[in-house]
Amino acid sequence: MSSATDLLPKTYEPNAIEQKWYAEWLKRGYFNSKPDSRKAFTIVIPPPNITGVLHMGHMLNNTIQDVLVRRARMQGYNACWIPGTDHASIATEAKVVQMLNEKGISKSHLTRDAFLEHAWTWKEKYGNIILDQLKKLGASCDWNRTRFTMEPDLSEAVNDVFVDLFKKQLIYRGLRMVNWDPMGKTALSDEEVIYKEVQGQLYYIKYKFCDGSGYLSVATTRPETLLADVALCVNPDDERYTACIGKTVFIPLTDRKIPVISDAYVSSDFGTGCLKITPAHDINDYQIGQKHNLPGIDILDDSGRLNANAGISKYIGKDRFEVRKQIVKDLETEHYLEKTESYTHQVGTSERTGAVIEPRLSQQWFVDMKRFLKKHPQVLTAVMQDEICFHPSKMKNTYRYWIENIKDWCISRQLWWGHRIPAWYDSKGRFVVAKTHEAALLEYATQFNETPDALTQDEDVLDTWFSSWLWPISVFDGFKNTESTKSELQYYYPTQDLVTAPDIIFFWVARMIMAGYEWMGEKPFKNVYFTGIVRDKQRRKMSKSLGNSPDPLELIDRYGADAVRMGILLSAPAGNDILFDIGQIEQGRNFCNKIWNAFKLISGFKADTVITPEAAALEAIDWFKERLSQQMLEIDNLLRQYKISDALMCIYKLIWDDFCAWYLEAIKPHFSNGTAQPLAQQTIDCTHNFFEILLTLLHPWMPFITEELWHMLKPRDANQALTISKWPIPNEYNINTINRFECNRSFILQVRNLRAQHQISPKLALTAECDGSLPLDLNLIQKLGNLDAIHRVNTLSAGVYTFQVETMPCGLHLNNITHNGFETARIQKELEHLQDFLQRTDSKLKNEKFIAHAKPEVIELERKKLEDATLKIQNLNLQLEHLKSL
RNA sequence: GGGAGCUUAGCUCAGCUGGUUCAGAGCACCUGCCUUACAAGCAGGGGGUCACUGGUUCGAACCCAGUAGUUCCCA
Repeated sequence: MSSATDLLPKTYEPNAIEQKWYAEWLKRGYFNSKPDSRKAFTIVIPPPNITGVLHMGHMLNNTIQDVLVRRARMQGYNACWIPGTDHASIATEAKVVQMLNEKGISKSHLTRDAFLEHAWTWKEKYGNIILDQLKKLGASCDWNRTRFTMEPDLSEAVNDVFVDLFKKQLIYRGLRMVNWDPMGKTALSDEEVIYKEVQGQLYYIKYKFCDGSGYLSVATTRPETLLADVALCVNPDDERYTACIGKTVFIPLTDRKIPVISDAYVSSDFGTGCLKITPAHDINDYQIGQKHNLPGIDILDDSGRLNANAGISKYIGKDRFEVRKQIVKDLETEHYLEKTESYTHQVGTSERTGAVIEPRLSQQWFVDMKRFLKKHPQVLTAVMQDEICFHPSKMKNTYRYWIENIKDWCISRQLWWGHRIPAWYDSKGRFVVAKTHEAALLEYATQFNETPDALTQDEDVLDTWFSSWLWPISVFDGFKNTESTKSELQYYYPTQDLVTAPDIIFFWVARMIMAGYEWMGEKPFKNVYFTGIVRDKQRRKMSKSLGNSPDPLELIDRYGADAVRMGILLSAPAGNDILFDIGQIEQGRNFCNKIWNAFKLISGFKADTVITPEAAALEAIDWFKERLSQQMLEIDNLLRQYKISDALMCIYKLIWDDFCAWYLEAIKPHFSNGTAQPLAQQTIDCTHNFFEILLTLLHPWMPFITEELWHMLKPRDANQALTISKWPIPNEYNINTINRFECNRSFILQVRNLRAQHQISPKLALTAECDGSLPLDLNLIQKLGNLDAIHRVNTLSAGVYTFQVETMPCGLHLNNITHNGFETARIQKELEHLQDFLQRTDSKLKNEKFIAHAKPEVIELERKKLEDATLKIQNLNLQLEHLKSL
């Protein structure tokens, strides 16, 4: 072994190497993109929240993006991966409020501007942490293009878009029942409500008739809302209640009277068949209320506490859940509670704060989605017809269902952190929509033909997704319409791939598609790759509260970024959940180590420029050349189908099995007197060449170790790097060479097997025989099987242990070793199988219908099966004969 | 309550329009090895009524129907 090799550590040590190469790549600007004559390959990052820290989901998602981008870059595309962050209204505001509380500052004591100042300070301090973490992963983003959804240019785009949509009558303001988050004190869109199963109680409450003629029993899960009741309602066809319709009842605990009405909406078989109507606090009740001209009584304030409308002073100011307990107790003591049943039902909660959502009637801004989609039918058709390709395609169903049942999008949020809605109100409540205060004054003058006393801006901000949906356009300043932005946009848009988690398909993916068609008249991306959700081994979602999520940076520190990337990708086919297993990261690390050691071996080769390669090496080189081409085609093929983990597995096996276990073993130098013999220069050159191609193929997945070894393999110019090298193009390959090697492999495996069974050391050289006609690389077999000779014969010698390669008999001299019975049992088992197989094939061929219906090539194949099985059976019987004679 | 998907080895998954020589991979497992790159390794090995039931077909893991379990989406 050379001294150079001795200097290399026994295992791969990633940390310093990763830092070195990432810094180098950045320094050389390899990830930066400017429009040029090449074709663009663009990915916009799903902007992580500025509140976020890197978790396993980000790791997965961004590794996939990096693989796609790095490969595209190597294929010669002008690859551009645009990073950035999202301002995340609710999450960030909550975080800042919390931070202020810890300092003893209450949001309610701050002016809007003062609060925003705190928020910006917070953003400057923490907002880029997650992007820095992505660098540790090796993400090849163009960091010069980093954007933030709330920076001035992108905010202006949001403003423009709002004004534009309003003018097009695709945005309206209205009093609607919305999902109210009492903790975040804001409205939410339907998509932000998560339904959770809750084990609750169904309370049966008595409403006494005002005329004293008994009572009606009503079942409810929310007894506190009875204070907001305006009617009871029964199904008109429900004979039990026909007599009650038109009567009045008292609301329990109060002296307020409400009518009993009827409506077909009420189902007779739920609860008692009698429903309490609370229009201010339930969407269905609201609709019935509208229909029957009933008033709505809102008894909750914005934080979910009962207000003065509740009427009973001891409840006022208390939280709804506290009141629920209290009112149940009171109903019970006053004998209004008939019974309670336990009842499992779904309760809406806030995606961000987790608070139980209260339906609440309020003035909000909406995007008219039905109208929007009517204008852009491509939003659905492009996906259904694979103009925008979903991976996996089963996500198309989910998408279609959402589009076909679209609801208007509530876009206003009662928060301060975010894009303030560009609507302006006069003192009478009339409003205009305009980009700035000045524009609003002008607009007001034209619309109302007068000067307003004062024009104040809407207090609310827009839903965060109202800026994210513009992302693939706004990152290129696409709404600015200057010459330079137009040319950028034309070059990079539509983007190539979008990689995202499936849970934001509606929030984000669908809406980006809508925005793309509205403002660009074109789809925003060609492919959408939905990753799985990273779970622990018990299939639980990774979450902070469960504490089951490993810290990705710690993993990178311990195992190296390449190992982590490989580990997380290995079992991550599109759309399948990833069950995180540290064992897979270890597998990634082991693989790095394997490659490292392969390099160690190669780098230790001593060259002899005079000798020609040994025969076994030539045979191995011939084979590996073809095998490499074959697998390169396969990798390209898999990637074309976005089978990113399958492609990785393909390279893994190509390197570990084909290259290390077979090729390197076949060309490896012999030893004499404790020193390795030199190899022919040609063998070394071929090996270097193969290894370099393998590194290149692996680079998108494991960029660091491959870059390092690529440079160690031979001297390179300073401006060369694997990162910017060409993706290798496979040649046509010769399948015969590959099949021939399969015969070699089969021969060797069976020799090794016989050795193992008879406990013969691999060091002891044996003699073998094979049929004269078998196409085999005897030198290679001899080396890898440790055989001193292989004789080609017509008939096997007496006393050899026999085996078959394909249908050809072969034999191995085991000298004086007696057979231990294993053989007979194994052969007999195989015979049984084959005889059974033969019979089935035979009866198939004797079936007239099969002959009549099956394609000729299928019949031909069956004939061949029959023939081969017959031959093999003959050979096996011969083997048995042989064994008997031993 | 409505809809969609899934069910193949101990685990995670491939298996394209039904017919590639008893159904494949990785990991895990078992046996033997510290064999001059690698014990984070090497060599060898075992393991599956393709959820169940019925149907279509010469032929079904694959198509159809039903059943069960499971996951997701929507209300």
